[in-house]
Amino acid sequence: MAPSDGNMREKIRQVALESFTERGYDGTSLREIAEQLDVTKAALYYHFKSKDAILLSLIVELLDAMSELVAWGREQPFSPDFQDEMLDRVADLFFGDANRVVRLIQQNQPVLRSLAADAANKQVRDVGELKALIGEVITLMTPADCDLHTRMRIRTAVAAIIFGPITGEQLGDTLEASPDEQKKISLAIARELLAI
Amino acid sequence: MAPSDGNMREKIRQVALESFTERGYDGTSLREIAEQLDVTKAALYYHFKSKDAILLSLIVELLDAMSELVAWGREQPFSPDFQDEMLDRVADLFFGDANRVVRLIQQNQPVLRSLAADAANKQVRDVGELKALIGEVITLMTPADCDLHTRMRIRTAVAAIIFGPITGEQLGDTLEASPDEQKKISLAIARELLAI
DNA sequence: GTCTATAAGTAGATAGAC
DNA sequence: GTCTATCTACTTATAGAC
Repeated sequence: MAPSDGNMREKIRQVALESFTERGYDGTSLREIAEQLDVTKAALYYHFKSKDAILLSLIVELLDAMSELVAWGREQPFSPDFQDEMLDRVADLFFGDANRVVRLIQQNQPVLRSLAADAANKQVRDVGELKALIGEVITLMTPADCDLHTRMRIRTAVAAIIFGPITGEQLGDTLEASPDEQKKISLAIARELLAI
Repeated sequence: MAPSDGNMREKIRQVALESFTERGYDGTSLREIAEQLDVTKAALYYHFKSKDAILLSLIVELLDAMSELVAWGREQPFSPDFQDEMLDRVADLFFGDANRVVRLIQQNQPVLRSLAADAANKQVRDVGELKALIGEVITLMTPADCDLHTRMRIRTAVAAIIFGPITGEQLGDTLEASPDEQKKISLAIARELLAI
């Protein structure tokens, strides 16, 4: 095989993301990934030191974006405008490329749990961190003194944005609407929830 | 080992549900299940003809409950009261035992897809049917002539009920509330969405 | 950077004794 | 109903040639 043009690592990432969400992490063998790229299994090991490392590299991307978002949020004073702006940023993220990673995470939680377990020993980014980051986004969006009902409304609003892009397929209802339309309406509904 | 007391099949189901959601379907070997029950792998094969069959039997339970719900819904005339009643029934189901099966399904979609693929050949219940059933519940709850925004509000409301019991753990926010309280408030929020 | 070859392990499933 | 023993078919991962 001719040497790759230098972005084999990225190609592997993309094929892996596709395969992992399609047939699952466990259900995808490195052989399959290699075949799709017309290389051998062993070649993959040149670019990633293990199968786990491929999965991890996909998730770290989202982890980094969320870390940045939270860092920004921490420096903003709470206000309705802040809620709005935060919601917008979350939507930009999760209606973008990140939604495929969300699917990946949702569909492979057991694997990720075991990955997180030994991440602690290896000084790798903890995959479970994402949950904490989302939790903090919700906390940041929640006013100091508010009742349980209001807090759950905020949670529902954020969930609608984060899981919105993939609930359609999970719920089996058929909405004839472009992704952009869906994003706009999801945001509108989330705001309605915050405004009640 | 002494002969089981006659409900070994059910014991296997329960241990499997626990293990499948904890470590995933692929991540759970029949050996592990057998060990937890203090029997050997081979013994499982007396009760289930394959590993798939165990998984399937767990899901069919929810499938049956949903089929019943849809059958009931089809015979009701549409009205706001019907929406309310349907929401209640969905909540009873998904805040009950079914939520563990939802987790199971959500966390093992790739496996289920391949299971569904050959279900057609074997005259087994199609696992993907669940999506269609939920889709129909949403359709039944949706008035004849209504705009996209309203339809997405209804979808969001139903999603909040179905995924409500498990979004807490997925979103990493910490709500100090009993399951019963959460159910009540989730239903209230879903109704707020329908009432907008 | 990619290859062949193979190690070393584990999985699901079956046969047949008890 | 449960056991022991075994088969077949993978898997991830490594070693070393090119």
